[in-house]
Amino acid sequence: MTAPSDARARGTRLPRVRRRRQLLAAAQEVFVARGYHAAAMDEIADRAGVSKPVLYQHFPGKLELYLALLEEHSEVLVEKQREALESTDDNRQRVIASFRAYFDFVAGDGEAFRLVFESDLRNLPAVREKSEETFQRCAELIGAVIRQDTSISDEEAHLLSIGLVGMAETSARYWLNNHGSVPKDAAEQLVARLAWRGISGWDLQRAAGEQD
Amino acid sequence: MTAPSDARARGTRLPRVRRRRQLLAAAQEVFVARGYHAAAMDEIADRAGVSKPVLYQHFPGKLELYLALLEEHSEVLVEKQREALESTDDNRQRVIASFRAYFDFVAGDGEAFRLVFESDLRNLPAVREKSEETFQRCAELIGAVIRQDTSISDEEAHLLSIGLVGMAETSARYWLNNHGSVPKDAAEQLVARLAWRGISGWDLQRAAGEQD
DNA sequence: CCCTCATCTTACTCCGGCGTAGGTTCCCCC
DNA sequence: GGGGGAACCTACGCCGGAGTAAGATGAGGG
Repeated sequence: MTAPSDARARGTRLPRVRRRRQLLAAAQEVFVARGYHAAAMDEIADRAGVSKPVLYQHFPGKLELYLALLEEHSEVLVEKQREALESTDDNRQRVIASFRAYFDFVAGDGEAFRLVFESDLRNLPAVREKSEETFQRCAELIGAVIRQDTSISDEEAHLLSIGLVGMAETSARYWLNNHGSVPKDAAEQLVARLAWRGISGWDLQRAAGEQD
Repeated sequence: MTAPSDARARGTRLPRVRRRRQLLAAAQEVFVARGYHAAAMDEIADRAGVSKPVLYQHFPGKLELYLALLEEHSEVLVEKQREALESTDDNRQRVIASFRAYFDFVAGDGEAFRLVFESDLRNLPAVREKSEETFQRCAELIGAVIRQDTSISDEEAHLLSIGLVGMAETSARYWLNNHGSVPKDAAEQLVARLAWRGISGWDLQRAAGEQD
């Protein structure tokens, strides 16, 4: 499926930085396809058309290689999220843009989102912290918007943001796994509407007595 | 933390079924604390106050042991969810009960929820399928209720359900990791309100022209 | 009292996979 | 054109952990 990049002629020499980039790409493919534990350094080297020691001349170990990728893609997600929220002043549009950002992230870059959302190494503190930090940063961006327009407490706003981010992540992943059943635009809009209905006018309802 | 069950006197013999139950309990503790990969069969046996071959007289291998636990707790979650939705005919109360079920599940039984929600073995097809099946079954229960009261299409209702389940799971997990910041009741109610606002009266809005 | 069978133990084998020692080839610059 | 250094290779050490033989122990029936 999707012709695996360049298992190059196993004979071409490359300048250091170029090789490093290629190794990262190869590692991403393997980590995404197999997960951390089932990924073998041999396979990563093979896929890059190179032998194992070369890999170790660029990265001190398997873990560091993995962390480099995790770091990179976590940053991408947060950045996409920030851009989405800064793209407009209309909160309804913000919600839509925010969800689109999640769907874009999940749809993009060789399924790299699996490193961030589905890592099989979350039991390692370093990885757990990075994952949670990414999650929290996304939630915090959204929480700031919520707080801006409601009188809700900080902690409650944060919990709501967490829920919304979870909804975005989950529905985006589900949508990807079931491509074809719903087009991307429609899925984004649908879930965004659910979220927007949920938060818009929060204060008004509360003041009115918390009914229906 | 919470005195680790019974690392028994390592000398007491037990009838077969009793031993089996105890082994499952020990395995759960270790799998939950360490994840599948970092969990050692030696440690599981130790924790049960028994030697490794005994473990293999009850379960053919590490994987089967793990699957037995996964299966068991997946079933618990779905059952809790079903009960919650059957507990009332008022949809607003249904939403609240449904979220409470998630929070209860996450709060209960030695954090066994980590096996279902945070397995580090999802790259194995058998595990992936079980996890997704559980998720889908929860979503389907909710989807049925949504379809009952709206004219929304089946596929769209399902996607919304997925989003809601993701929100429940995510917020429940977050709440557990940050105990003390918000009491359980308040957290449940808050997130449930978000969800209820999101879905209630969906058709009315749609008919009115999809504004705000 | 002793035989039998189920329960349990010690002490291994085996294998996959990370990481490395030591030697080789090719390019570039003087 | 040859010396030097960077890029690369083959081949191995080694360790953790799953799973397994082969023997010890204790409880109940004859």
